[in-house]
Amino acid sequence: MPELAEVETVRNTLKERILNKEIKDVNIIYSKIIESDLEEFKKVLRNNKFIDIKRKGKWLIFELKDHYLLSHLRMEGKYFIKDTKEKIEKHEHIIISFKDNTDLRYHDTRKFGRMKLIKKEDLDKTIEIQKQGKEPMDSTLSSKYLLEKFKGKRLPIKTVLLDQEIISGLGNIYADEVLFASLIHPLKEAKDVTKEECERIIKSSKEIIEKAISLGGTTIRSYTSSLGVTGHYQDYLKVHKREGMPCVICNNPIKRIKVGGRSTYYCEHCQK
DNA sequence: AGTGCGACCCGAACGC
DNA sequence: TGCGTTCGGGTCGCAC
Repeated sequence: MPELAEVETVRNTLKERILNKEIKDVNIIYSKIIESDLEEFKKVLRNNKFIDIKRKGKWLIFELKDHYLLSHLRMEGKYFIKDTKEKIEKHEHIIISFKDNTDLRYHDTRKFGRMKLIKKEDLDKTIEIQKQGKEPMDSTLSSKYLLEKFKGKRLPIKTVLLDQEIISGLGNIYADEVLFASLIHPLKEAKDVTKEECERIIKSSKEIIEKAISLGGTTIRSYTSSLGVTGHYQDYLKVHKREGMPCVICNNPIKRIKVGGRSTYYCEHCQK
């Protein structure tokens, strides 16, 4: 489940492995991942190279000479680096081969991920990028900003935290963890969230995301030619996937409910 | 505009 | 070697 922290880890890892290597060819095995014209996609990538990798929210932005390749991993997208001669595994959908006989392989069990090629000058007007809200570690993320965005919203705060146009990068796991750390009930309507609660949301999202990034970082060394990137932050979860287990604060059992169709874990005693 | 929900996918977990 | 059903996770598109 790549959320912002895992995407950041992927970015850092790939930057060390694929920058400035010339691309020989592209093999598209499952084409629905790619939202651009397939021939154009191959043509642009061939004889090109990745100069840098940036990130906006959960979007990876591979910088080419005159284009950006946008890549969203959705739930299960992963990148592998392998020798070109290695057998193509099930779920490897896009293979980008470099001239040094290594591949960057996009692997996605559920085929939900997306890639899209855009011209550099179009980046700021690309809707997927443009509509990303402020990231947790953005120093301009303020309670004033959140109160403005929450105003009039009757949706549960949990649902609103998943809205990438408000805070960019939180997923279902972190949203639960942030609400627990902030002592806020997931079903509280966004319009009723106070300034003090916004401050707590900001503080805990920063702490949780930063810790998750540092934990993702610790697993980089396991990212070899045959392994994907997996973070270790799941060892530190306090509510998510802990239904029935004791709350780390009060020992009452963690509850699980559905909010906006999503599994949501919380402590009914600590989160009012 | 704000809100709700199915669709997209497929392996794992679950129920019987 | 059990088999059919449900679930999950991020985002989009459509209906109201």
